Amino acid sequence: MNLKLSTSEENYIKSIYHLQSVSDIVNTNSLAKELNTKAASVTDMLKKLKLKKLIQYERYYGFKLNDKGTQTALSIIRRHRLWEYFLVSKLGFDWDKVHIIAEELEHVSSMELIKKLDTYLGNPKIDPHGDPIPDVNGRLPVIKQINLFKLPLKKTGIVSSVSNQSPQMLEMLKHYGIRIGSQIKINKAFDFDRSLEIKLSKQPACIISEQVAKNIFVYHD
Amino acid sequence: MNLKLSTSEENYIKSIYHLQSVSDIVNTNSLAKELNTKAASVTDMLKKLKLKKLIQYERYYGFKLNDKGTQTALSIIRRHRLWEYFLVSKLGFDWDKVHIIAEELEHVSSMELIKKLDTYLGNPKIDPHGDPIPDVNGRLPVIKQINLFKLPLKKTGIVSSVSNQSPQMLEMLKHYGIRIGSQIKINKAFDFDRSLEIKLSKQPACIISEQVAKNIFVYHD
DNA sequence: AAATAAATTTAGACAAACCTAAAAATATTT
DNA sequence: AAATATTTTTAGGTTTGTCTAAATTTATTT
Repeated sequence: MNLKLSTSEENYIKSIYHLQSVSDIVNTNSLAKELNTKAASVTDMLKKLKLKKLIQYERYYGFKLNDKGTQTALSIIRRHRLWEYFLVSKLGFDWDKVHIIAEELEHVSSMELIKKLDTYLGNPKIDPHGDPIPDVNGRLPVIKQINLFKLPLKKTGIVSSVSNQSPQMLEMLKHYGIRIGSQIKINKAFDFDRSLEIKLSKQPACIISEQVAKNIFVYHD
Repeated sequence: MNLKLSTSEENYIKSIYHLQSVSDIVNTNSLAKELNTKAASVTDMLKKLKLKKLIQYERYYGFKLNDKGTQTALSIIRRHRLWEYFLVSKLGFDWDKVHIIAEELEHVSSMELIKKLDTYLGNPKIDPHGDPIPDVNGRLPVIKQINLFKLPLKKTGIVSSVSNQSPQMLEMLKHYGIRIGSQIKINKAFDFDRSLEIKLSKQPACIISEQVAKNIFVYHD
């Protein structure tokens, strides 16, 4: 049996993993929707993935990734997120433009490539969307991520993710110079409208609204 | 009709281009051999490539790339060589290990990606094997630069570039007194370990290993 | 518990890219 | 110019991943 997975098989594994971590309902239809395909195609693939011992699957009953499948998913996610990090930090892409390209790059299969890429990037723990990057052994770093409001005054945090990724929001963040990885500090919190005066390194202080602030997450020690 | 080419179609185009530039004999069998496939499969693909207006093809008569096909080939080669350059200069791969990985990366289709990669690498003109990198418009820079191994015995060359720029490599080159612009000559090539006895002006002859030699490129007339 | 609805699977087809074996066209010998 | 060899193409089949339409199973109503 073929050890190397096809692009399609990898995409199924990744989607099952994603659905499992987002919602409890993982069934043929939801997977079909996630992958923009039809339920019948999903069933076909489920049979194959079972044969390759990547999922538990009993017809009409349901399915889920087993240990091997989960490890496979994490390895694909690792590749995806490292490439996203590369595209943003080295090539200067905006973080909302990199997903589609990383979807292609993630299927390039060389182990050595990913190892060297990881080293080159400085073993990053978080991708440009603020999502954790699994390590070589498939372990997800535990990141103590908190809402910007919970960051104590005058304590430095590092922007880790933004929950609203609408173009409007991204435009606003760009304007303020806020991006994943930015060092951020709260100078003052105004009770009146819950706005915050913040300070980013190498930038003058500025004020952001509650609206904006509540979508920003940071991690700190 | 589908504008985007499949990986397989791209590989055929690339191979036809390669055979055309290396030998005059480009026929079904030689292409089959080049691609590790069978003549019947080649015929199938030739029909498709003709349909997509990438080649001239008349059954039993022969085939060759037309303008569109040639431009396509050059764009694939551009991607391939830029990735090779990246793998060597940024990730620290040895130049003889990058081909297989670049074969995969070259099929990632984003224009923006290649544009930014090119800028990031400083618009290199030559890949780590000493082959020219086509520009955005598919033009090949004319460069009389060759690997030190390809310099005929007793002929003088001028060091033009070094593909491995690690501190270790640079230390070694410094030790030998090799720098960009140095006049260099090969006195003798040892088959046993592929090491070279070289002579630099105003210095005694010395022996360098294959490891070192394969990273050195020279101009000569 | 029967009827209806929803989800899932099977059956059978299709396109892409490959294959083998046989046929057709072209080249080379004799 | 016949006979033989080589090259190329066709015919028909396989695998992967997809599809539609129909059948089956499970879930929900009435």
